[in-house]
Amino acid sequence: MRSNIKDVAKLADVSISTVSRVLNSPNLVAEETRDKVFKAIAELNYTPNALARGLIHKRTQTLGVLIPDISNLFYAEILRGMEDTAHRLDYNLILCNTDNNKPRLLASLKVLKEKQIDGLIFTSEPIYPDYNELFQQLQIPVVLAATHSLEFEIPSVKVNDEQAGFEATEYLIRNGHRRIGMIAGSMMDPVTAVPRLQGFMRALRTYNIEADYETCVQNGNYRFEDGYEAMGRLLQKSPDLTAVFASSDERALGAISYCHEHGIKVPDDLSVIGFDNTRLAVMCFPKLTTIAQPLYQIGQLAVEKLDNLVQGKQVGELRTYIAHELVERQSVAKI
Amino acid sequence: MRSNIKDVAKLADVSISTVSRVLNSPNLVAEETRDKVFKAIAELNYTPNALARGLIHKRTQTLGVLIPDISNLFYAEILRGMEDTAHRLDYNLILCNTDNNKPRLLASLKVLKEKQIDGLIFTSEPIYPDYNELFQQLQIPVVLAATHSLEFEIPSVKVNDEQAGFEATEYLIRNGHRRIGMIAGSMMDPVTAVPRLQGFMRALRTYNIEADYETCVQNGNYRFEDGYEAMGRLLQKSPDLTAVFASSDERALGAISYCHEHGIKVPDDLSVIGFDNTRLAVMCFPKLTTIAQPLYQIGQLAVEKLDNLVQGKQVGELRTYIAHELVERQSVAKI
DNA sequence: CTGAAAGCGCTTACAG
DNA sequence: CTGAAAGCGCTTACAG
Repeated sequence: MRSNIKDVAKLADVSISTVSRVLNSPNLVAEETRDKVFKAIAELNYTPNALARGLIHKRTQTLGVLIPDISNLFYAEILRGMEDTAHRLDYNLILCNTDNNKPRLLASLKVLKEKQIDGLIFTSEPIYPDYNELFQQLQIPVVLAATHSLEFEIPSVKVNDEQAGFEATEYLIRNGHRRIGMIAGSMMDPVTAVPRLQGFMRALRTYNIEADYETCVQNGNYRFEDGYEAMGRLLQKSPDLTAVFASSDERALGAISYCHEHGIKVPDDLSVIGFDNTRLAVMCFPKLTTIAQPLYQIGQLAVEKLDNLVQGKQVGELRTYIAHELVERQSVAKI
Repeated sequence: MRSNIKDVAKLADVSISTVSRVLNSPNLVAEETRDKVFKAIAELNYTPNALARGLIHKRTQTLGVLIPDISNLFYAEILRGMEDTAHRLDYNLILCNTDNNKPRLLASLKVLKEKQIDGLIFTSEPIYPDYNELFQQLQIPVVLAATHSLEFEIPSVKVNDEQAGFEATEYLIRNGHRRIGMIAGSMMDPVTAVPRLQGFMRALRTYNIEADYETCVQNGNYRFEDGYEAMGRLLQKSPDLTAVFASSDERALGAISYCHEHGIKVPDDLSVIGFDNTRLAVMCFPKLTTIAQPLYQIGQLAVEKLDNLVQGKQVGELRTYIAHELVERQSVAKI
């Protein structure tokens, strides 16, 4: 049997109040008593029960994290930042994969609430009105990571996707490219896919490049395979492209893979720029020029923000837009 | 304020016992009463407090997971299997990165115990005697995932690394290779690195291939960069190699990256076989021939095993060795 | 400096 | 079928 505070009290021949004090404010206890208690604790290998504590303090030092799919490196790197920060700030993380599946999200939210998490981090998905409603019902602080909401007042940490999309495209243009395609995400996703596309289009306009949306943009889901297929469609419609902006590293790798298999040399025949800068970007060939999102930091800031809210402090900026950066490697050629 | 069972009882004009019954054994309650209670619950948006419940039942439906580094795709894919299974079996997972850092491990273990997790999954690292001691002190079931212990009786799920290493090497041999090198892990790791190396050596012996350990094996850590460097050292010592067994996909990609940058064609000039079959293996070029570990399944089985133990059932096999599989892709040439 | 008591939010025999 | 009471393992005023 696991020992409890009573066992310790009995063994040390003091009251449970005293044991509790030794644990929580040892300087209120006489040294002699303290030592007796410490000895008993050690002997019994006693650890306080956080459930009982949590019940009293209405704090669990546990945060919930909702993530679409942890086996995606993008989320894994963000999560690493969250976990390190949580550990530093004395929280634990309960991880729930949502799989972009609403019933599962609802179920997770329910048990997270029951388990009395102090706060919630919601990652990456757009915030629909019913989600906002759910967050309200939780009655605990919520922070958005790698997503945001313009309609609702929810603290968030993310990159400026429109600007990043602009810069990725501009970089291609400055390298001499004029016939540029894009592998975009799903147009159902207003927080990430649409802004990156808008940035792309703005860059084309800014540099007076005419482009036919129908032929130069292909949408794909977020996985490697989708990038592969989108690349195929793109080249079929616009065979004369010299560069492609793939709006995630995985999509970029899919696109490059397509090129490899069809005898198209990257970057000699076709330049590719990615987005995210997951570790994928350096492990592939050619190494990927890409827009770096500070993934670790996004996770870190999200947890720090949530911690402030949990402690009842101000959150600082409501919506934080963290700086991205273009990382030059070998997948884009100057022409 | 969050509502509690008393609020519900008051609003429904019943005792808290009745509210509790409605929640836990509704058929013991008269329909009329039940409806009143349900109405009150809905009106107050009441959710039971799992801390209070856990205190009574001595069960939290929460499992601890210790993982070296979640931003490594290998662990991320295992974790995905764990999380899906946990969700199905009605558990949540508290994730702790250990970072191969002992103080952090100790700290995590301490709070996991305090938070009354029902069981623990320990991933990947070898089990030293002091770790075993710690597990004992936890007084809760522990399952090992992607590692095992031969000295201690701890349930585990992993692949047979020696045999897998043998088969990877044998595959190279059967494809005509005789001058084969290996990029191995650290020889401090008896559970994964050493067996794979042993399998490699056994294959060479079996096929009567003489090899000088000093020149044909290079050790590297588990990351991409280590594979890159190990490849450099390997080719310097044994420039005539026609094939390399890299004992992880990341190491393999590092090795291939070295080749790309030094004008060595894979697989035309040099064949490379990997190990793990993370999603990396298909996203790179050339696509990697590799030993597939069923990562998702390892996570799944580990959680199922742990669930059995938590429920006081038998665990079945103590040490489960799950089947691996060689996946042929494009990084190995027949010569 | 220390202990007895109330209370956190529940569940579960025990009565009725 | 329903309620009062004890108890899960703690903390924290309140007395002394």
